[in-house]
Amino acid sequence: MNISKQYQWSTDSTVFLAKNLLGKKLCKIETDGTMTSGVIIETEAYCGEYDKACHAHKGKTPRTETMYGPSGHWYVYMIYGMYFCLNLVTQKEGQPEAILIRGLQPLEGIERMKRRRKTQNISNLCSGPGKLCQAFGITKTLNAKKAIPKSKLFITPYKTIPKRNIISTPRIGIDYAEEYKNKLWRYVIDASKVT
DNA sequence: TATACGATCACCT
DNA sequence: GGTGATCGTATAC
Repeated sequence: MNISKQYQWSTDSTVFLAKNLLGKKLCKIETDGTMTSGVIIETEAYCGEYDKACHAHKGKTPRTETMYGPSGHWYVYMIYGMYFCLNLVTQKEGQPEAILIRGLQPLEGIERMKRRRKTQNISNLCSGPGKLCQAFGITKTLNAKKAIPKSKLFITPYKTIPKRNIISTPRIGIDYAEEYKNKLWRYVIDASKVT
């Protein structure tokens, strides 16, 4: 199922889509054909060149090229030399906006996640953007790939989250973003409301 | 070529 | 609460 078609990313705002992504399921088809999956419980919206927290704020560079491409593609980048972050591009070509997926509730493939993360603690498997990429085995090879099953990493509907269960907060780790650091563009749902 | 720093995490006090 | 790991990227020289 192609979620980018289903939800018409290009006609909705990135902030709307960041909230809309909560409760959906991130799925990865592993090389042995089994599935790793989890429910999206935390997202952040990055809203183009004018948004001082967005990587595209400094214009188009080799790193941000994917964000300038069409919606429905993964933007994966390396952070702090050792972790990856997973984003979904949300707007039409030339309009660099994306959603950072910051947290999941693990569903399928939990034993493999434990091996990859080197921990037995389920609440520590996908509770952060770098952690969920490690748990899912997501690296830069997925950058610029389409979010469809053929690419092995995609999104499916799972649960509709009522607005009252969504909390908005400032985004994490962007103190440099001046007036944009206080924008309430981080969205979280209580994991207990997902199941 | 050199340097500073980051949409993080694990581990420490 | 604080700090080190570790390297791609942007920017300065």
